[in-house]
Amino acid sequence: MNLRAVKGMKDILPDEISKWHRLESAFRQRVEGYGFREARFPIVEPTALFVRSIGETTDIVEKEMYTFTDRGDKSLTLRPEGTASSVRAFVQHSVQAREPVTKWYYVGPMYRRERPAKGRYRQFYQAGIEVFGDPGPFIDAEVIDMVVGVISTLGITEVEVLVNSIGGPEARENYRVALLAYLAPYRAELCADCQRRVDANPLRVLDCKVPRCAEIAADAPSILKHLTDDDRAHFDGLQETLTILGTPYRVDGSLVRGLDYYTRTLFEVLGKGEGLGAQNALLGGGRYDQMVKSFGGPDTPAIGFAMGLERLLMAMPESEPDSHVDVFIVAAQAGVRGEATLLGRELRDAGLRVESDLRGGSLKSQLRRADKINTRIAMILGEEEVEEGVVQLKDLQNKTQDKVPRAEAAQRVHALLSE
RNA sequence: GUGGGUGUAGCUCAGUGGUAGAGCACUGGAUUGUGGCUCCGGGUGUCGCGGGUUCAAUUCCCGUCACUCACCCCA
Repeated sequence: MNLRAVKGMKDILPDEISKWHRLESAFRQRVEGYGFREARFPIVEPTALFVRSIGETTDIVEKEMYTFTDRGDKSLTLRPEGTASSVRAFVQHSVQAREPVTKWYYVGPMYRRERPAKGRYRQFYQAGIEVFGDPGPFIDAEVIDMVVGVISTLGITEVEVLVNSIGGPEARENYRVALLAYLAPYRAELCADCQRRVDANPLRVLDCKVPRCAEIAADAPSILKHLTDDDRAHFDGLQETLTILGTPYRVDGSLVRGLDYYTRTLFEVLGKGEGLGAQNALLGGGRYDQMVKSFGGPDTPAIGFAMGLERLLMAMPESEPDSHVDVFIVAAQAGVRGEATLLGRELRDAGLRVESDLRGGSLKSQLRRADKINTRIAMILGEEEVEEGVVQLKDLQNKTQDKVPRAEAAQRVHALLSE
């Protein structure tokens, strides 16, 4: 077999899917509880959308995008994240004109051409939310508290919530100047990447993991000291609200994030459990108050986050094995297979999930099959049962068997399942 | 992009310079229409690909590709 899935892209087979469903429905249920509504955006967008929003000098844009030229001359890109599309759609449809605050969520695949690693794929799934029109800081705290809720619903307990503020444009400019002044004498000691970053985007030096860079960064002036009064009040408000909510968090002044569009609030949730490896950033997000305006929309503050589904999956505890069907129909003789097929339809019409082996085979092998897939109920139909208008209702879990009128079969199963 | 590890049955893996095994899974049976446990039986592989050494390579060497882990980056 030389036709394989493309590097970094994975098939998700039915055996794994229930965990995905559990994750996605927990997310949907939680965020819908806060008034978020789902939106779906194209996977392909104009390349310029990402270059302008994520930032020209970011790694994502510089070397990780799946960009191609459409028939003709348009440069298109497989979306590497969801926020840019959300903002584009928000502006394109003038959503601000119909409601003062917009709360959207999305779930879907994203694409980044990175070297695959544990928990990092080239097609990966994100679930995220965006709030447009609320400047915070209460909404910021509520969003952070909401993600903590999502995560704990999934049974993930070992996490740490990091928050930071990088201020608005004014604070960032002031800070950039101060940071450059601080870094200047160390310039030669920084790693090659950081030497480049100093010119392109000095904030990202703070995020460097190279030991010497990290040492230098540790003593760098904090951006928190350069916040404007408004920025400061915003950040204080966020923290006070988190305290009221009882959401544990830690302020981390080195939290910068790799996307250029953020302003003020930044946050990240780190998984601390075993098995995550280096890909322990479960989710990240922040405020991007300038982006809507820069896309030609009205001046609209916004905040959002995205979580990496594969990583959440790794951090989630294993689920109980359960069956994908409620009833397995067994035909005792080849001659009643037609009747068994009809019985299946009757039960499905009554709302049950029913499977059978229409190829036939011995009674024993059919029951083995029922057991194998963890079905709770086996329903045996043979010549005698057809004649009497009954079925043998076998509870494979409690090892009991009853002869029940066929017309009551579905109702009896429902009763058993809801016990 | 850099470095390491691994490639043998559907899966997890053992093994040998003379073309290969286990467990699981799948499947048949242990008397007439009853699962899980047990017992008996069955099929399955271009031993990743290419080249080299050799009488002979799945086993040794080189290359290559794939997968994987770490760094990096991020979700």
